[in-house]
Amino acid sequence: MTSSEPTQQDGTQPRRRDARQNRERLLLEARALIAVHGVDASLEEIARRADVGVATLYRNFPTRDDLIRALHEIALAELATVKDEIAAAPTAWDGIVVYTERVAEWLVADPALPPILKRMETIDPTLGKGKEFQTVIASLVAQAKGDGALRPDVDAVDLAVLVTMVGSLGTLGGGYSGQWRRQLSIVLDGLRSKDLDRPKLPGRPLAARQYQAAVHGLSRRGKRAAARPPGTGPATTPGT
Amino acid sequence: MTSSEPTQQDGTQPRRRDARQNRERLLLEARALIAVHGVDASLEEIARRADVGVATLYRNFPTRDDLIRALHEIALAELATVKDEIAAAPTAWDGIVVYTERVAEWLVADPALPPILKRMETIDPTLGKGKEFQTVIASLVAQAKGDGALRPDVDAVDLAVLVTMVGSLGTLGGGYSGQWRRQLSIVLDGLRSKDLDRPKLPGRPLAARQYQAAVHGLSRRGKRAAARPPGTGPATTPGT
DNA sequence: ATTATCTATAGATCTATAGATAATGC
DNA sequence: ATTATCTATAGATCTATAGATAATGC
Repeated sequence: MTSSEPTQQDGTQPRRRDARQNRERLLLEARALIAVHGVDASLEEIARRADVGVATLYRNFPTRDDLIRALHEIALAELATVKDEIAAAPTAWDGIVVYTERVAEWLVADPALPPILKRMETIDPTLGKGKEFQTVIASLVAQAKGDGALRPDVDAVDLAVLVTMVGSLGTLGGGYSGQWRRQLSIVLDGLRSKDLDRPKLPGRPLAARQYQAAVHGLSRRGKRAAARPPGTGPATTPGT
Repeated sequence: MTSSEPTQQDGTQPRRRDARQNRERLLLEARALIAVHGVDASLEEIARRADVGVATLYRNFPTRDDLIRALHEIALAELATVKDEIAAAPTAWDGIVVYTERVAEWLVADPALPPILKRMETIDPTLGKGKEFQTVIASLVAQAKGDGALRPDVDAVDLAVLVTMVGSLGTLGGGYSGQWRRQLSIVLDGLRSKDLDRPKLPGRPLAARQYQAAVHGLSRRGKRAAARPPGTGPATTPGT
């Protein structure tokens, strides 16, 4: 910090090719490690896994929160297309289905998201969590009720909570990759007006053996063989 | 480790009064800190909060996993009565309702549980996760289907997954204390045979303002004013 | 007398930065 | 010439234990 400070203009894309690659790798490994250890994951280890000195990490993300923010931004971008898909849905109910499916899928696909989103709320509460999104869903809900497709005693907020719930399945083992659709389908049936027909549940229930296997260790492995201490996150419930 | 080793016989109740109290406080603070930071929570800080030297923690729990195990045991004990309550239910469907409600309540009440349960799976996979529980639920499911109360295309495992899902709401903010019952109720409606009547949803939906408030900071405070870095855990979803 | 606690400390790991060195873009 | 990387390092915090000191139970 002597005098002039070129750095990145807005905190994105560095000018040099190798620098961009390093940044990518840092973000990638950060996501992976946060998925396991939560937002407190060691910055040093993230750098180590990205094959980069710590200082490089700090140059790209002066603060841990800057890193989180960057990850958040990337994740949100992935969600951008959903609005259009909702708009393209033939009925309001279909819009709700698309909304819940896409968002749940998004959450399940990246187990780092729950910790990241949680942290973002305290970093930047003004974010409004997609305020435009909010109004879209609200009108969708109203319309779907009018159509007699959605039960009248629920709310746009209920939908958000339910989706978050389903999305939390991503933090479980590997064998659930397909299961969340089943669970979401059941939830949707709970939301549907009771006189409407239910579609067939997608997938099939896990056999008890598969469940045991899925829940316990046999999940997908990361690309490194290093001993990764088992992580932070949701869990499974007795009675299973 | 010189020669004779009295210590605790089975790893529980120490003989001395102050020692028992210290152990209690350690377990209490461990639970609180794990709820925020996950299983990786600092042992030193747990000891500090319990107003106890680190060595005392290590005496009680030589290994981090010993601590986790102890917390798990305590939590499981709290769940013991559920089996009886299920048995006391007039119908199989009621049994299912009791099962899901009690277990979800148990999970929601203690946000440290998800990390702890997850860790337990890798510590001691032989635990079987309540194998007797499993058979109870399985027969309940069969019976409820026979009664025409439960939809035929679901499974005991589906129930377990759904309950875990609902239970994950506990890791959200403070304003959800009551909300989970609503969400569970919707899930149960999704499970009910479609020609049966739905009960009224419990509680009321959160107004958007309350939602914002609940989701963001205004949760209950711990008893210490110290800066607790915001934690590890589920999160909320855009579109809200 | 026994049981448990506390202080002190070694070694590892972490955050954060300064300063010397290397790689790209123009 | 500019931009970015790496190594080295200071100071904090963490895990784990040894050894001296204090509190209970019988």
